[in-house]
Amino acid sequence: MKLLEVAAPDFDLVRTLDSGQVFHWEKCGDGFAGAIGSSGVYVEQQRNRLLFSGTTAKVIAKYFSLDHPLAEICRSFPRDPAMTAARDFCRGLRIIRQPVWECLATFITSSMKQVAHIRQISLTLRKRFGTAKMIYGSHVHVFPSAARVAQRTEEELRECALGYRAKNLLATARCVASGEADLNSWRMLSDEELRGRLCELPGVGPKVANCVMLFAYERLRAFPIDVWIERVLKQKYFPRKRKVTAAQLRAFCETYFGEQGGYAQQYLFHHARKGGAANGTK
DNA sequence: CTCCAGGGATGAT
DNA sequence: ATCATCCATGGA
Repeated sequence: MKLLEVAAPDFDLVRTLDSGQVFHWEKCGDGFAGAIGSSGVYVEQQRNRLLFSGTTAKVIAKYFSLDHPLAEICRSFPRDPAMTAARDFCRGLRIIRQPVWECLATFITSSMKQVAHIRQISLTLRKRFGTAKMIYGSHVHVFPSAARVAQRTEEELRECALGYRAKNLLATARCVASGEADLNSWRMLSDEELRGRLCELPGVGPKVANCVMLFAYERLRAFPIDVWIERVLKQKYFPRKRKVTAAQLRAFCETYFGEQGGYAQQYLFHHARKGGAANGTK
């Protein structure tokens, strides 16, 4: 099979796909097999370009946000030791543009789960309910649509190891499938309005809403605070302080990290998770 | 075995 | 507004 190519300067595919923002790409030969929307896709990196099949260069460039001015974004980060170390560690990591529904659904299943298990849940949902596509010699399953998930029962979803999250995923799928929640029309809302709408969905609170805003709605200011980021913030930005409330952390992140706060957050997250050695206790 | 994970909903201060 | 508890499951 012949691969197409697209220029991808200042990009690191492995780092981007391993940073806990997307959960369905599997290593395959020299690259990865996965899906973008309803297309099965294979993609690998060779220096400053991507070789791919299954879709168009335009779709690849948009999905991986190759248009983001990464150097400029990194220059906007605050100058402090923690941020500088994260920036050096995460060179080429980009915040991608995921289809909204699959991003929303996946993060509903992410609550109190490790990345490895979120990936496992995604795989099970796709294998059971998603359409199979043949790509580059192996087959991948695309993420099932909201309508497809909405047809299932809570019991069937629980059989995918979802636990208590099954009820929330099903309820949200039914909201989306019925049109009660029109995810696409929400693109025109302000950040605050969008966050409000997302938080009305079952199983979606501030953290998941911010993830969906950042990874699917291109709101690069959204700053998800999970257990890892909370540790980093308390340790690096509020050392020697006994009580730091959630509200204090939120206020600090909004003002301190600025317009590209979501990128800063993702770099701090990935560095904390994969950086090794510096993972502080408590 | 224990501890913890990219949290949210609910009910009590 | 903040805090406690419960919720399933599996990796480390």
